[in-house]
Parts: sequence; C-alpha cells; structure tokens
Amino acid sequence: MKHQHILEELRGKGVRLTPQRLLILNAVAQGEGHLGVDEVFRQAKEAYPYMDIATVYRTLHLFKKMGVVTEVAIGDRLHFEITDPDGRHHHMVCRECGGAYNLAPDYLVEFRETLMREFAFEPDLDNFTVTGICSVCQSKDKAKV
Amino acid sequence: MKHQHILEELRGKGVRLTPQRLLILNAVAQGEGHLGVDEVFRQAKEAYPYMDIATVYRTLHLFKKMGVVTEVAIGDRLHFEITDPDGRHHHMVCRECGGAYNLAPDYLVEFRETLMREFAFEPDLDNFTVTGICSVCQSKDKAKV
DNA sequence: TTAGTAATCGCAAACGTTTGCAAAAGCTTA
DNA sequence: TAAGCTTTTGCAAACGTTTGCGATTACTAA
Repeated sequence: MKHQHILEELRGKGVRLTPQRLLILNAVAQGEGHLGVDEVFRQAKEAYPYMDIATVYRTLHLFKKMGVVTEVAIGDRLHFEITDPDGRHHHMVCRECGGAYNLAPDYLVEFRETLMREFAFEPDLDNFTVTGICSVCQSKDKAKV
Repeated sequence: MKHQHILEELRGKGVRLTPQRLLILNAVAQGEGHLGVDEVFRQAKEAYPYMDIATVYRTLHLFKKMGVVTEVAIGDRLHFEITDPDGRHHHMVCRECGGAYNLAPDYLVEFRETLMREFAFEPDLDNFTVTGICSVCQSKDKAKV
C-alpha cells in the first residue's frame, strides 16, 4: 500500500484508522478513476464479509470531508476517487453513455471569476460536474437519424 | 388557470390530460419559483386525496421531458418550476442555507463554447446548477471567526 | 498491560425516488 | 354512445442512501 502519507494525514487529524476504513481506502485507491459505491462495497466485503454498506457510505463521506477522496455524481449515483494530488480536476459526464471525462481547472477559472465579481457567489469548484453529450455519443446519435 | 397555452401544447404532443396532471401542473405553477416534490404532493393531495407520490414523480418527469417544467437539484432533493418562457435561466444554490439564485444564460455562453471547441462536449445548459456559498452566508461565516 | 472513554461498527428502519403490475381511465373509431 | 386499445393510475415493493441505536473497538494514559 503506497498511501502511507494519506494515513499519516488522517491520523494527524485525529481520524481513527479502523480495519474497515483501511479496506475502503484501498478499494478506492485500487480503482482507476472513480468507483461506484457498490464497487467499493463489493471489494471491501470480499476482504471482510461483515462489512456494512452504511459503514462504506459513512467512511467515504468522512474521507471526502478530510479531502482524501473526491465525490463525483455520475447520473444519480455517487462515485468516489482519490483526490487528485497535483491540482484538482473536474468532470464532464455524458448523459447518454455515462462516461466521465476529466476537465482541467483552467477551464473554470474565468467562470468562477465572473460569479465572484457579479454576484459575490463563491462556487464549489472542488466538486464540479457538467452533464452533457460526449463527442462519441453525438456521432452515434447522428448516425441513427 | 392561466396556463391554457401549456395545456394546448401538451395536448398537441399527445399527452393525456388527466385530473391528476392538471392538479400537479397547478401546484407547480402556483408556487413562486421552484417547489420541492413534497410541496407539490401536499398541494395536489389536498385537492384529491387519492393522489399518489409515484404519480407526482412520473408526472413531473413527463412535464420535464415535454419542456413544460424545469428540474432544479437543491441539495440532494428535486425541485421543479414552470419553465422560464422568456429565455431559460440557471441556478446558483448555496450549500449553507439552501437558497437558490437565478443566473442568466449569458454567463454560461462562453463556458459552453470552450467545451464545444476543446472537447466537442455539448453541455446540458438547460438544467445547470452550481453549488457554492452565497454572499450572505459568506458574511455570516466571517462573523463567526 | 490494562481500564476507561469516546468514536465507530453492524443492524434495522427510514428517507426520497423509481419501478412492476393489475385495475381504471382517457381517447379514438364506429 | 359504446367498444376497444393504450396510457395512466394507485399500490406495493425495490432502489440507493442516510440515520438511530446498542454493542464493540481504537486509542489514551496510568
């Protein structure tokens, strides 16, 4: 496990490191990109059969609050990924195929500045998702017509 | 009821106008801005006690697909409002107080163009919501420190 | 190493939302 | 107006997620 620094960080913040939490962290870290809660649950339960889904949700929300993990809403299900260490990124989620693409933060800087300037509204850009139609599904849709 | 044109539109699209649907439309139209599903349900049930919550959800989704109504996610509950007839607007939702502010579409034009140009990603900007902290709650937070 | 305390767990029940199904109602045609 | 077809309804059960609670566990300090 190469997330030693995450564990240190959590311990430093007074978070208790239970076996369940370690398993859940591992499951998220193992996955490429974001994992659905059910995936995390499945993997963690494989290693420890008493694992409860409520523990998975509570732990993921805790990790999110600690900044260790980032939440991505895909469709209307929650997904989680290890927080991007070198600069956060955002997501574009295709409403047709459910695919999620990363979006570099630069693309939002301007939008954020506008909202701040015009409305004094500070947008949450740690957890930003636009839904839409990705280029692949656009071509498919055209082909159908 | 001054939504005669909406009814015509729905009938024209082959949507059956049942008493339940009329009640639900009325409830949404009555409200100032967006209403929670529970509010719509409560109002509709008052007029017709057999009203079922499933019917409310199904009808609101139907109206949404027909463009009559717009969905706004406040926190993690669904809200609905009559679709803005003169140009759509978007929403900024405060994660602290739950307040929702309207956002004119102009503010998103540029963002949309960028996504199209760079990624050929067509964002859904009919139903766009940014969460964040509104100016009122920002001042409150500052006062606390 | 153990005892004490606070946080965490597993379970069960609840939340808001969606779905399957048989009964009822809306629209069409004759 | 009545018959027939299709859509919609109400109910009940299921979904994914959250919460309350008593039992268990991680950490702290002696």
